[in-house]
Amino acid sequence: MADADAIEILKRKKLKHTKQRIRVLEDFLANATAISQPMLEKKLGKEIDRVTLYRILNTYVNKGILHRIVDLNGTANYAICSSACSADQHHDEHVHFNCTNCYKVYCLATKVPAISITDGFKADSISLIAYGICKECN
Amino acid sequence: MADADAIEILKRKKLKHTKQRIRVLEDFLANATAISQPMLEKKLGKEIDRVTLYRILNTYVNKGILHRIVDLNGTANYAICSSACSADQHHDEHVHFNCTNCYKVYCLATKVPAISITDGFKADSISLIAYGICKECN
DNA sequence: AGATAGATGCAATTCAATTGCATTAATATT
DNA sequence: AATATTAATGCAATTGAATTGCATCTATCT
Repeated sequence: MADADAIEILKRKKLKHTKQRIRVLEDFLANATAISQPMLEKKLGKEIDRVTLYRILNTYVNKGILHRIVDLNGTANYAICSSACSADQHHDEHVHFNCTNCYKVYCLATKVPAISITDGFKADSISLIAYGICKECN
Repeated sequence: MADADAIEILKRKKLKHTKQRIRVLEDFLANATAISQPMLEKKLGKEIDRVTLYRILNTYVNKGILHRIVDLNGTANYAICSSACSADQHHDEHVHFNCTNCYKVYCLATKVPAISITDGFKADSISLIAYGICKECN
C-alpha cells in the first residue's frame, strides 16, 4: 500500500507521521504531476485545514520532499522531488512547463542546463520554466 | 531629457502618452534593475493610483516594453526589455537572480540557453531564475 | 501510562491583484 | 480651435493566496 511508502519517507526525514502528512504525501506519490495549493485544497476538501496544508507543504519543501514552482499567477505549485533531493540541496532539477491557457504546471524530462552566474552571486537552486500551450490545450 | 525617450517609446508602441505612463517608463529607463510592484508603488507614493500602476505595468508587458519576473514570494517584478522585444515575442532573454535574503531581483548578463521541449508542448517564452544570495547580501 | 515537543484547527489578518463604474484626459474629426 | 470619441485614470469594493497567534490535540519518548 502507498501508506507504507509515505511513512517510510517521513521516517527518513525525521518528521512525525500524522494522518494529514501521510494523506498529502500519498497524493504526491500517486500523481507524478505538479499541483497548486488551491487545487490540492479543493481536492482534499475538509480533510485537512487550509493552514495545516500550507504548513505541510512548506515543511516538505524545506525537507527536500517537494519542490515549489511559482506559476504565472504567482501561485505556488508543488511536485515530488527526485530521490536525490535533500533538505540542504535540491538536485537534479528538471524543466517545468506552465500553460498560459489552463495554468497547469508540468514537470518535463528535460534537465536544467548548467549556467554560469555573475561573480558575487551564490545560486542555491535554479528554476527554468517554459511558458506556452500545453499538450492538453493544443 | 528622459521624457523624450519615454514618449518616443510610447509612440512607437502606439500607446497614449499620459503623465502616469511617462512617469513609470522614465523610472524604468533610469534604473536598469528589476523592481517589484509593491516597491514601485511605495516609490511613486501618491503620484499614481495603485490600480493604474497595475494596468500600466500589464500594458507594458503586453506591448513588450517590460518583462515580468515572478519572484519566490509570487510577487511580480518588472524590468525593461531589450530593444529586441515586441508585443508578440520577448527575445533575447537573460537569466534572473532572486535573492532569498532581500528578495531583490537582478537581471544577469547570462543568456537563457536553448532547451528542447517535450513533444506536444509549445513554448512561447522561457524564464530562468537562479535563487540564492546576491552580491549585496553576501 | 504520563510527559513533552511538535502538529493541527480556527479566527483573524496581511498583502498582491482584480473588477466595476464614474470621471477625466488624450487623440481624432470637423 | 472646439467638439466628439476613445481610452486611461482614480476610487471603492472584492477576490484569493498566504501568514500569524493561540488554544487544543496527537505522536513520540521515557
